[in-house]
This record gives sequence, C-alpha cells and structure tokens, in this order.
Amino acid sequence: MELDRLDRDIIGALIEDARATYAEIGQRVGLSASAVKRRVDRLRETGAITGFTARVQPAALGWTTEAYVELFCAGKTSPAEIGVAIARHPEVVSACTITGEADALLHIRATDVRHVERVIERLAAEPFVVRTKSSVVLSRLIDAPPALARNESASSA
Amino acid sequence: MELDRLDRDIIGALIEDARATYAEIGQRVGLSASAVKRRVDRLRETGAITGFTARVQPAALGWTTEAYVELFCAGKTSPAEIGVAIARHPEVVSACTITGEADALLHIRATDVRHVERVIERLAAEPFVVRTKSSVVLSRLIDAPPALARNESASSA
DNA sequence: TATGAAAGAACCTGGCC
DNA sequence: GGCCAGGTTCTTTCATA
Repeated sequence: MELDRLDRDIIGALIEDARATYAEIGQRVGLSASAVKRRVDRLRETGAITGFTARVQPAALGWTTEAYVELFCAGKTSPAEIGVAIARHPEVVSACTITGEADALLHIRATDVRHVERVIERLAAEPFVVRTKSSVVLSRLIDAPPALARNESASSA
Repeated sequence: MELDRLDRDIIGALIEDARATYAEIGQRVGLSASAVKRRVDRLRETGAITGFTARVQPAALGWTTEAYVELFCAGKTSPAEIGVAIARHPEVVSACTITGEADALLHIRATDVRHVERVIERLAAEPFVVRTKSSVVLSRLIDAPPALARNESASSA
C-alpha cells in the first residue's frame, strides 16, 4: 500500500505521542480532525500502524540489567523452531536470526546480573543450542522511539 | 519510587493499548476512571511512564532491512562521545556500550542492503572507530511490546 | 493520602456535502 | 477532505474514608 506525505506525518506525530488528539495531529499536518481519524483508521486497517503502546523506563519496573546473547545452533535448526523455543523465555524482548557466525541474536532484560546468568543458562539448555556468547549492556546510548518518520533525510544521506 | 500492584496493572494495560480509555483501564484493574487518571498522571510525572508511542510496521514505511553493528573504538573513547556521534546517524534506532570484545552495539534500520552498507561506511568513518563487525538480520523472531508487566513470572522462573 | 461521584469542557465518531 | 451534531471521554472539583 502507498503512503503519502500526510500519512507519514501523521505516523510521525503518533510515534511522538500516541495519545495526541486528532485535532492536535490535524493542526500539525494541516488536516481536519475527522480527516486525520479517517487516515489513522485506514493506517491501522492496512497494518502500517499495528497498535499504540506506553513507553516505560524499564528500571522503574525493576528491569535494571540487559544483555545481548548470540545463539549458535545445531546443524539444521529452523528459525521457526528457535522462535517458538525462545518465546517461552519472558526475558527475551527481541530476537532475530542473523548473518555471520552466530545463528540468532537475542536481546534480554533482567532484574540483575544474576538473573541474566540464569536466563543464559536456561537458553543454553535448549536442545538445539550448541553454544552461546553474551554481552552485558554497560550503558544505553540510544533507545529511539522508532523515528521512522524521517525516511527522506535517511535515504538522501 | 514505589509501584504497587495497581500501578503495574495500569502500566500493563497501557503497554497493550496506549489509547485505552481510563474507564476501560479502570474496569480491568478495579478502579474508577478518575483514580486511574490520577495514577497515570503520577506515573508520568515520576518518569515510570515516559510517553506513548505508535507501534509501526517498519516495512510499511520502507525500512525493509535491519542490521546489528559492533563498534571497536580507539583506546580512550568515552561512551558519551560515541553516543553523540552516532546520534547523528538517523538509521541507528538503538545503541549501547557492552562488555566483551566490541565497545558498542548498534541496531540500524535501512531501506535495503545497499543502504545498510552506506550506513556502515559512514559509521566506520567516525574518527574514533577502529573497526566494525556487522550482522544483517535475516528474520525477526520476536519484537515484544516491552512486556514488562510480568515481573513476577520472570523473576520466579 | 487515595478514592468514587458528578459536571462542564473537550474530544470522538459517523453522516452528509 | 471539511463541516456538523450527538454520544463519549477527559478533567477538575468535591465529599468521603
């Protein structure tokens, strides 16, 4: 589906503040409130916008430690198999298969370093996992609210 | 600051749907709409909730490729220095310093593999960057809306 | 200190042009 | 896409425990 300038601007506004009123968004992009609502409804129907979520300071909820874990898997392990298995570990907040030596890269959040250790042990115990290699996060530099609205500036750079 | 059961439930509801009405949230957590609003206001003031954002399908906006880039930096490069420098690259959606061989791990989103290549070149051109090592994402397995509401289940595992 | 109820203002939503 | 009207939600105030 095709997104025009207005759609991108509306998405940008909603990424910045998902609870902004249609009138506020409309003022910003140059549209009436009802026109904005119609577009937002359409963007949700087509799947461009998948939902709205609160941005939370993980530390405030007790998740003070994060780590990245590389998974080295047995010969013919499928991505689907990995996905199903790691979905059972609630500490895994993000995961993907990647090119390079490792097969998958996992991002985990835990309450402390000991907790990280337990999670890695649990992951390593998965039958298809041959080896893991992990890095604990020292300090977070960037955690962007997906700034996907600056498509032009990015591709013209 | 201290968060009780109700605060966690409210945050959980807002993570699932940031545009839920206070009445809806109240029904779910067992509180009146006005009580929910007061708590949400307080959670925002104290910084537990940092904002509300739209969840977007990056591909719908043209960001079809993502990669992770490890940065190996010159002797005494400070995290702050790295942070300032990479913030100038809009394709970097997340970044942190880490333990292990590399100094920093960056998550980047781009329009295609060629774009990834250009971003890596630009990053490698930063004066403090000695070497980079990158992995292109093959398939995303998990991209959790920070499921930070299941604190108990996680720490009791 | 925190809650529920209530009222006016603001906002959403759908129909119509 | 804009305008409008009826219904809903927000926000503040007040009384209460």
